[in-house]
Amino acid sequence: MAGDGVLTQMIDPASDRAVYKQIADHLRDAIARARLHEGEQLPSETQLMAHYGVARMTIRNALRVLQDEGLTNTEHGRGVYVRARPPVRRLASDRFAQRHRKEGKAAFSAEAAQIGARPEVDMLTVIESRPPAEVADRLGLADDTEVVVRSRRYLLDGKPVETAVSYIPADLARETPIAELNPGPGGIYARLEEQGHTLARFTEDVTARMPTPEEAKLLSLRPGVPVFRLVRTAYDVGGRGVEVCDTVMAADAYQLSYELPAH
Amino acid sequence: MAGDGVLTQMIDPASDRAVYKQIADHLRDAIARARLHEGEQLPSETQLMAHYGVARMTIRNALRVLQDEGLTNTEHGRGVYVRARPPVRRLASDRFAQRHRKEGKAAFSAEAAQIGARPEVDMLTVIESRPPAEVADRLGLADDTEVVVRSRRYLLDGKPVETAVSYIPADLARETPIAELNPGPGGIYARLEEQGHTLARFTEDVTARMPTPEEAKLLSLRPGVPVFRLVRTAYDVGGRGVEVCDTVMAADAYQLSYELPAH
DNA sequence: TGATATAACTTCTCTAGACGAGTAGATGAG
DNA sequence: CTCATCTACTCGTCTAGAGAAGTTATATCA
Repeated sequence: MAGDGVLTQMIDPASDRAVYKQIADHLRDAIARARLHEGEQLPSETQLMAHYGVARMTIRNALRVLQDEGLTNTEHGRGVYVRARPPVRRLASDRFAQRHRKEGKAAFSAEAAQIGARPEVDMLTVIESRPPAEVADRLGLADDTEVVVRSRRYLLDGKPVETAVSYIPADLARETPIAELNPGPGGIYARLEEQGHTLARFTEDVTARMPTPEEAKLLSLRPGVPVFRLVRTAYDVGGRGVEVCDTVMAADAYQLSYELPAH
Repeated sequence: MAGDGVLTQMIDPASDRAVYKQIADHLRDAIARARLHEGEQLPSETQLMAHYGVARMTIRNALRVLQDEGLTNTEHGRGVYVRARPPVRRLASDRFAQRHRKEGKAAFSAEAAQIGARPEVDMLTVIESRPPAEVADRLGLADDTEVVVRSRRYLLDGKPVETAVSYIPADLARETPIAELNPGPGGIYARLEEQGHTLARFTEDVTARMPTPEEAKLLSLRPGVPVFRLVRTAYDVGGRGVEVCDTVMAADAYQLSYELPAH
């Protein structure tokens, strides 16, 4: 039977640790020691009930603990499996360097080309509205100044990997390709530079949290996987904030890498 | 009764969305719309059972959903409360700049002073051993080269905020203050620079995931809070990796900020 | 052979209880 | 008044079921 070999330990009734926690400990340990390896099926609820001599809910509580820790995938009708870590995409801090844009590619498609994946953009909308306070702050705008809002979802080989919402002051974007669905080669940064807003620097603010249900759906997230929220602000050579980009991505699929000078 | 005003909606029995999910939706919505504000107590399980006319486990399943999303705190014997966001500590990318060290302060105590909190270090151990493969890689060492391993936990005003493990090649650290429990003013970076290893740059690799049970304990993490893992490598002016520092911190209490030149 | 039905599995949702354990306010004894 | 106890309220753990829903392999039928 699947994963049968891991059913070796028993509950310690003398322990004051809850039974379901003890069972979770056993299974976690089996995963850590690779007695249950990546992708392998755990014993079924029925098997675990029989082995430990407990009720179904106790087993399900134990399995939920592992699920919440991001260690397992549960597939309805199939079983519970040790989660395989997805391939990690490494986001380098130079990914918005000018040289990439000069090749006529936006950052995302340049990156996709590098790893040989098919890039795709999805659910693209462009509207004009007032910015959230947080965004107005970063752009140095009054709350009631209009901005162009570009929302989209990025996919690699058909799988969603990232959602992004860009905010550009309307006086820079209105009636330019930036307010069009397709902003042209090199993306909106290339357009901003053509308009004389040569980019000087970016700031990136990184936070992490559990996803909202909408985010989980949009990014096909499995339970127990947090998201990165990355808010990037672009400044031109005059020191003016010209874009804020708010992106959300599955934290298990990304590593963010930064270079820092020691001054 | 606590939070009674939010019990307005009922279950839609025609919907094929699970009852516990509908209840979770109601409560999540109440939190989002601030009908339940930060710190406020949710209706008790008993009240929710009576209102929705369902069994206790159904209510508990709904509450678990919110818990997993990091929206609520459950306090045994007291009730379930809307989670208040902790004050966010902002980690700037220049926090290891030389000027801070020159004042004789390590990065952590400098930062604590800035926000007026009492810094503390805890569970400090120094041993010599072989580095994990990942660390050896970053330091450009063979797997069997010894390193000095400094582990510790940082606290602010008595509350744990971060764990850190530093790895320094033994030939740089052995029989120096770096291998002592107290490395002296300015921390180990100051000592490395005194030995001629002037620091030139750092790299930081950021990932996020759910904590292990040990991490949750060490950092007093509440359920539904992910952790940042930040692996910093320090390079001297000769381009040699002189330290790898592996830190783990509660993601809800941190914002990592980076400055990127546009090249 | 190839499609279909079935059986045997899996997890998911939900019920209806029982007792344990932590908290906090009321009560009563000293 | 102070302190201890009681009581009523929280959530935590666990039992023992039931039927639904999804998956998969096998057996059966055309």
